[in-house]
Amino acid sequence: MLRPTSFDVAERAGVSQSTVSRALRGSPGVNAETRARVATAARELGYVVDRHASSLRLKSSETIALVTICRPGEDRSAINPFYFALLGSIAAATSARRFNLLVSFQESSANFRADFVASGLADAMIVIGTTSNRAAWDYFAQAQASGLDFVCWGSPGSPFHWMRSENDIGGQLAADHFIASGRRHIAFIGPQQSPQRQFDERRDGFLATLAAHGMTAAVAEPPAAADRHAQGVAAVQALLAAHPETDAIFAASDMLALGVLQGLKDAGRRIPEDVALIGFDGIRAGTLADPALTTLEPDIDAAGEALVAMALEDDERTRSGTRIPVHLVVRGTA
Amino acid sequence: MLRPTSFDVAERAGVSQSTVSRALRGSPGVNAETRARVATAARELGYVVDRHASSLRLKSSETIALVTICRPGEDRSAINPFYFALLGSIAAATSARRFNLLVSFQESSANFRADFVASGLADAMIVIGTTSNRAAWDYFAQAQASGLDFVCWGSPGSPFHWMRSENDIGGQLAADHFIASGRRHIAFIGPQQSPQRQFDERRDGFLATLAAHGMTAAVAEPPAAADRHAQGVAAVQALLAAHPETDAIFAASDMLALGVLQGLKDAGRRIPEDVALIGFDGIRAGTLADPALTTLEPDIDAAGEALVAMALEDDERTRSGTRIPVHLVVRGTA
DNA sequence: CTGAAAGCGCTTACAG
DNA sequence: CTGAAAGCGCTTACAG
Repeated sequence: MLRPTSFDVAERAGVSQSTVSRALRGSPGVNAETRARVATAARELGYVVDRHASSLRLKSSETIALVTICRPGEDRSAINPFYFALLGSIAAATSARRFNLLVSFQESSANFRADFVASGLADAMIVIGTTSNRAAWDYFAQAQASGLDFVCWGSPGSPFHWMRSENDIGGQLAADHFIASGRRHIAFIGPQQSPQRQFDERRDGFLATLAAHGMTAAVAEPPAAADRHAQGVAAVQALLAAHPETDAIFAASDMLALGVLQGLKDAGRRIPEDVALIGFDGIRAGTLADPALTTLEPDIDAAGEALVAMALEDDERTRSGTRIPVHLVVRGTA
Repeated sequence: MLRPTSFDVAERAGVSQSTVSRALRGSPGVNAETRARVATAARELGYVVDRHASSLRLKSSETIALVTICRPGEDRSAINPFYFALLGSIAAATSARRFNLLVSFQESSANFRADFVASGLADAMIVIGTTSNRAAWDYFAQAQASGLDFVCWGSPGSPFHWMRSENDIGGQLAADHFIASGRRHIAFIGPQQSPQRQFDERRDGFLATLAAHGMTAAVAEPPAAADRHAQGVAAVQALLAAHPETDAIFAASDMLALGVLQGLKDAGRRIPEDVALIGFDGIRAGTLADPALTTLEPDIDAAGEALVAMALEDDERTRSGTRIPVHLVVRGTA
């Protein structure tokens, strides 16, 4: 018998099929001895409940769908590791609830897809990934307009249910750290026109704290480039040309910061002696840099847990505006 | 109406429910006009086929389950990025077939699970991840012994259906590169007792090529440490103590190589002037290192595609022993 | 070319 | 506490 059903278990245990179902689900009001008999029969037959039949009946699949938006044409290994880390923590939060996780990487209309909940495949959907793929976010905005609900990381512009880091506090911590270590020629490098509001928040928290100390900062927009790392390399070149006295840089993300680090070395600056550098995200590659990158690290575990809880609405949290705490991890660059 | 069914579409299109199903599935022998009417009705209602009902009927879920084995207690962001890249390429191969991908990170008996196919949730299962988690691979070996089938990356010891890189060729390319660049005091750093046969294959291809040129290499086993990076740092310290003349190192994986790179810098060696270094895996972090890591890069896209094809047995490939091509990517360290 | 009906394998309200 | 039966929403063999 290739795949035993609950009827097979019933026959072997000498009970009805409905009793098998109740016993295996742990329904109350099943005789302990009957329950044990059923359990034994099920084990002996290698019986596993058919999830399609079960989900069809229960109208719930105990599954979360996670969509990760990529840059068009982007190599899978080039995806920002921050999103992989987030994927991992979402998987952990999902698994803790004994839910399944369906993942989908989407980059163009060739594979845009938002019907996971509509098809019953998932109970809720989470969307993460680059904000730079406008077409993708437009697609999901449209899907939302047609009544589809989901939760996302960041802030791709539309009135999605979102969750973000405490970006302003991160900016503030970066500024405090630079000020305390005596830096005086400070700069911020980050996208200025990005739909990713998180970058603005980091910048604004940073600038506001500097202003409170009577200081200002040069603000540099990275030029267009293949990826954030390349943007960082190019941005710091332009920055040093315009402001050679720069002695501290806060970069809006770690990948950008890693590019900035490379650009600073190329320009012959010593880090952190000549220029201090702080990134944002806490990606693993930062710990491997030389010197290791000082960064603002969001609590990724908390983010995964909160995203899943929010998607499932299984607690009383509001469905939008949740903030994930960040803390400054001081390593070699600042 | 919260979730329209095929009966609702049928009513609106003025046909029977069976015709709706046939029209939407593209079954032959449906009048073109009828088909169009059904399509319109479905669109207007926002109808999406219920995958549970469909899968239950078809006895196929068009889903692949991907299990990634982690180190117990390992932080999600500490997972070797090679496996995330592999996950990404498996997702791409899955999506190209219009299949779904269910992912699961497993680390201890608290969340070991192999019933994805038995429960009907997936049509096939792929297992990747660290070979260092013996308990996990034992669990899957046991599952296989009970008749469960799957395909895995690497070589966790048991007679699984596996796929690996062309490790011997990689080792050979590394040796050729060192010899051609005039290195004479060559070493290999990698686990010697690992169930991961891939490490042995890399070493053996490397040593055999050196031997063919009348050369030998010091072979260093990394000491136990928190992760591969830490192992690399520690291993190179010991190696330099025993063989201070070392001028070239082949490390069994990139994470190990990145640790070796750090250890070499700590020891004051210039790279590549004093010591040349080659890794294996082609992870992104290698490109961010300073100098950028020279490495053997497996064709990850081919690996994802081949794993999915193998899992689905949808081509004539043998179910075991497939090799993925690797090529030498020369960057800064060698 | 289309419809009525059976059946995929469950869960649970209803009877006993 | 347990069983017989309905029904979740599809797909397709069978009739027409």
